[in-house]
Order: sequence, then C-alpha cells, then structure tokens
Amino acid sequence: MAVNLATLVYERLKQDIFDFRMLPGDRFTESEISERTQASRTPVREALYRLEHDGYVEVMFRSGWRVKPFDFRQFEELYDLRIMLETTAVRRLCEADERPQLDGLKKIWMGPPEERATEMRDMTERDEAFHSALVAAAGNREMSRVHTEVTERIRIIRRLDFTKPPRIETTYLEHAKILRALLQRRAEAADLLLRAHIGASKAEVRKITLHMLHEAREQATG
Amino acid sequence: MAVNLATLVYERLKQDIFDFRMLPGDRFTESEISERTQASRTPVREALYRLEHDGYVEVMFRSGWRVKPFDFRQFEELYDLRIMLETTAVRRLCEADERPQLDGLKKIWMGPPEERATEMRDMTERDEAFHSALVAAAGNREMSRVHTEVTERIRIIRRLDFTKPPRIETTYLEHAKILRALLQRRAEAADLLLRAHIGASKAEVRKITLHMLHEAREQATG
DNA sequence: CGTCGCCATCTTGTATTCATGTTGGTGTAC
DNA sequence: GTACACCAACATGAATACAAGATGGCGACG
Repeated sequence: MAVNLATLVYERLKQDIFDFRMLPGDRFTESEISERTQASRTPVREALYRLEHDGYVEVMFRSGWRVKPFDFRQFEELYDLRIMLETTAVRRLCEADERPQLDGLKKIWMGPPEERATEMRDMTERDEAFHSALVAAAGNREMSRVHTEVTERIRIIRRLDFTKPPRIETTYLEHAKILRALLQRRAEAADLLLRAHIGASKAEVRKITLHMLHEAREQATG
Repeated sequence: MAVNLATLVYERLKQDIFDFRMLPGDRFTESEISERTQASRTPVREALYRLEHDGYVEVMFRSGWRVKPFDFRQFEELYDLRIMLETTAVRRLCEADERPQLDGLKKIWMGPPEERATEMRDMTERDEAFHSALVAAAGNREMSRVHTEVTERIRIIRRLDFTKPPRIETTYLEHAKILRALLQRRAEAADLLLRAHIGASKAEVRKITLHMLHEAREQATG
C-alpha cells in the first residue's frame, strides 16, 4: 500500500489486535495511540476510522475508542459467507475449460510430504493462499475482494486452528482430496468436501477461541 | 449515521456522483470540495477516503483526486456476486421452516395493481427493498452487509433500468413469479427465475449506460 | 523552432490548535 | 450517610498551519 503514516499505523494497530496486545473490550484514546506510534493524531484518526470500517474497533462519541468484543455469531456468519464464496468458485472451476491455476496448488498440496509446512505461521499463510487461489481462479475479482475481506476478518481466530500438529496433517489431507475432486471435475463431491473442511475449521476454532481469550486476559492482568 | 460533517460531505459527494454532477474521470481537489461544502479539509478528506474505499474515487499522490471511470467488467462482476448472494438466500428460504418476512413482500408485489409504483424513484427503492428483503430473510447479516454494499455500488447504473414503464411492468411480473416459487418452496425454479431476472436487468442496464454517460457529458460541455 | 531545465504554484500528507461535549470526582446541602 | 450540582480534566470533531513533493509553464540554450 501507500507509504503514508496512516497506513503504517493502521497495519500496526491491526497486528496489535491480532496478537492480542489489544484485547477485545479494551478502551483507548487517540492520544495514547498517537504517543505509542510517534505520529500525530491526524494519521492515527484515519487509521482508526479504517479499522472501524473493518469492524475491529468502534468510536464512542467524545469518550474514547474500544476494541470491538468478539461476536461469535458474526464469526459464524463470516464462515458461512466464506463457504458460499468458495463452493461457488469450486463449482465454476469444475465447469471451466482450462484451469492452469490448479497446477501450482497440486504441487503444494499433493506434493512430497518433506516439503510440507510445519510451523504454524507458514501453515496459516499456505492455508489462506489455498482458499484464496480457489476463489481467484473462478475469475470474479469482486468475489475475491470480498473473500479477502472475510479472510482478514476471521484470521484472528482462524489461525488458532493450527496450534496443534494433527490439525495441520488433516488440512493437507483434506486439501488434497478437494483438489482431486476438482481435477476430476466432480463438482458435487468438491462442494461437499470443501463445505466439510471449512465447517470443521469453524467448529474447531470456536472451541479454542474462548480458551485463548481467557489466557490472554490472564497474562495481561497477571 | 452519525451527525458529523464528514458523513454529510460523504453523502453529498456520493449523491453528486450518482446524479452525474461529478462524472467518471473528472478530476478535483480537496480544496474545491472544501469550498463547495463549506467544510474544512479535515472532514472532506475523511469523506474522500471513505469514497475511495467504496471504489467511487481515487487519490493521485499529491496531484488531486478523480472520480473513478466506469469499469464495466466490475459491474458485471458485481451483478454476478449479487446473483450468488440472492440465489443462495432464496434456496435457503425454500428450506426454512417459517418465513414471516414473505408476507410483507406478497402484499407489495402480488397485491392490487392500483397500488403499484409508477415513478422511477419509487420503483428503484421498492426494487432494492425487494432484493434486500430476500437476502435479509435468509438471516446472515454478513451476507446482507455485502449485498447492501453491492447494491449501493451498482445503484448508479441500475436505476437507469427503470427509465421506461415497460421495464416497471416486467419487474412486477417477475417479482411475483419469484415469490410464487418461493411460497411453493420450488427452490430450483426460484433460483432460475431470480437468475434470469437479475440477468435481464444486467443486460438492459449495460445497453443504457453508455448512452446516458454520453448525454451527461454533452450537457456538461454544452 | 524545438527541447531541456528551473521555479512558482498547487496538491496532498502531517502536525497543531481550537471548539464543544462528556465524564468522573468532589464538595455541599439535606 | 446519601444525593445532587458543579467543575476541572479529558475526549473526539473540526479548523488551521506547516511540510514536502508533483506539475506545468516559461525562458534560455542548442
């Protein structure tokens, strides 16, 4: 993005929220951020308004800002939206004539096990890239844009999904399955597999989130 | 929304763009807007950044702003996204147990002809309300939010669709058909009808847009 | 006559100042 | 002891001032 302070502050604050340095419910002021980031209030405000638009924080008229509390119903709805976008993309891909984008995915997800990611950080990136690639391959940029937004929005809880190795293993297996169905143009199968795959992630994450949130709060107060 | 200047300026500029007082491609500066709206540059900038996020304008580093030129491929893609959102909603509605939201729609679109809208302005509003109601009834707020955004984004060309009475007549007929299929829980039929309905609107609009744009430009220069 | 380079002007980006309303604490009256 | 009123501190919203880079025109030079 552009090389302006507002964007830097925006990125930094978003990261702070993702890394639980700013917890849901935390209240803060523009001056505090301004001091922390060494920027004036103007770019800070712009960054905050963007974060507000994204749904991460909210302003309380003349009485500060706060990090929006987790809204689990919203996360469920975002997962649902994701399922809709990705299954639509996959169905279209099954009907497409040429699908050169699948080659790259095949290499990563159906390739030799020794090249697999083992670190949580790598895994979340690869996982996101896989799902984004599916949507992008369908060719509708607006759907991709929305999918990216949704992905960003749920990233904060989604990556909790890869805290345990078994889940990584499962992900590789399921992605490979989905790709096989795609390559064989079995639309119905691909749809169901993808639906189950995202659904599982959704369920898993829900379990973990409350616990993590509790721990982060403990550390902050302890 | 909040009662702050930035929002007022935002709404006003958006309306200016919708009403072709600011044409795609037009260049302008923050100071100009500031003068026109009698607000300082601060709220103007906030408004402009929001419009930029919405995709209506773009900033050129230290050389002013401009109204984004029409991107027909993008409109097509937005229509596609709309179709996906609405057909998904309709399919879910066909499987839902209770659907009290349909009663209101029935009254408007399957009611007596003498209560029909005849004005273009009323019609666009009613039409939007119909489609929004379908999505809202499915119960996923995030899908509704995206649908609203998409609707806003294509409104600028969509309302050109109702410049001729026959199109109004057709819309009433098609909405009634869709509702009938919905009430009878014929998911496949409702899906196809809706798909055709939006598709027709999409095609119609595409024809008109270029012409309208040409005229607006003539008036501006003449 | 064409082209290159400089400079005044203008534009956005950032910082600072001013305006206005909210909040929470303190002191007083009951 | 409690409740209410007032006030100082502080919050965001808006306006203004300042910084730094892009642009376009004009003049000099080839």
